[in-house]
Amino acid sequence: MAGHRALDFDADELASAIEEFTRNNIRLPARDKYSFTTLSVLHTLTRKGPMRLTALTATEQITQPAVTQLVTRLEGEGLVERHPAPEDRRAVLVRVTDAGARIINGRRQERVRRFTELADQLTPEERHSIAAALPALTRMAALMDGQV
Amino acid sequence: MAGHRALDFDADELASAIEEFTRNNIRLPARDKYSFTTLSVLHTLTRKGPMRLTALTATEQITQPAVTQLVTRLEGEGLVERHPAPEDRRAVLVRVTDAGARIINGRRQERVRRFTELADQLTPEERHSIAAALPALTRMAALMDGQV
DNA sequence: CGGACTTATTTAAACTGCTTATGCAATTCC
DNA sequence: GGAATTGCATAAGCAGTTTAAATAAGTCCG
Repeated sequence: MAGHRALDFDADELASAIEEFTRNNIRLPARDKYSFTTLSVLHTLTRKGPMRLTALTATEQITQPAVTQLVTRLEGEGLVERHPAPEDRRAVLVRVTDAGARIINGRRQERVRRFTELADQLTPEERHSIAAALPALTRMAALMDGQV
Repeated sequence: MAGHRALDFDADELASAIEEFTRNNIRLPARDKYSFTTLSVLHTLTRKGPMRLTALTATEQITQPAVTQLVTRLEGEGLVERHPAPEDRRAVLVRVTDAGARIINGRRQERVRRFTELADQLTPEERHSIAAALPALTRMAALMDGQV
């Protein structure tokens, strides 16, 4: 039943905290010239390796023609490359270039810097509690991926 | 020095987990017909009460004319109202309507539902660790607000 | 094998929502 | 009381979507 759950876990508060992180995190893209979608695509390609346009359409929240056009733009900026798919001559494999990977890497470092800065403002106990929850949070985030 | 920090706190992993949450959370707006900016404005107004356009411009990551136009759209949909500011006849106070508040509320419930569902897939130990870290996470999220 | 259907991508046209530039009215500052 | 400032609106333009339709390769039978 829901009762015992509520005792040790306040989903509302977690959702609110995550929402707050999201709202603040989302402002980061706005600074550099790259949109959220652009960064998300580069991020996905960096994590998962070369992908077809169709596969990207499934992971990003945009239509397939939008992916085609986005990839065309990114290709023009030298951030991704189109390669023929060996097993299907209709298909295209999109791969991040080194320049594209550098952008994602730079952003990751920026995030780490910001989080470190925040962590410095917490008490040691708070830091420990977050550190202890980190594996669970990471697993939860991964579970969320599959959550339709 | 940074050394002792790294021992009890992996900012990189936290940043990655939060990034995952963000990437998945951001897909929620895409389902309903409201954009991220729209929802962010409604959210802010719900939390902070009636605000001036200028104040909204500061919190959201868009220009002042964009806020004017957004508010005009939202007013047309009955989600916010414009009211004269008593102390300055140039200014406008934007307030969410009940309909606007319902949208934010519905989304919060949806988030809670999703997080509860995820929490159910964790072990009791994992849930406890997150629950224990929740106050620290909430404070961290709040600190992030001020982090320029 | 060959035609019908499906799948992967592109192209084209239209629309949404942002930006910059500008205007105008109310307020503030000597 | 005029000059500068502030708060918002309007206008024009552009970026990045969307839907609709085209092309080309692969699949599936009969």
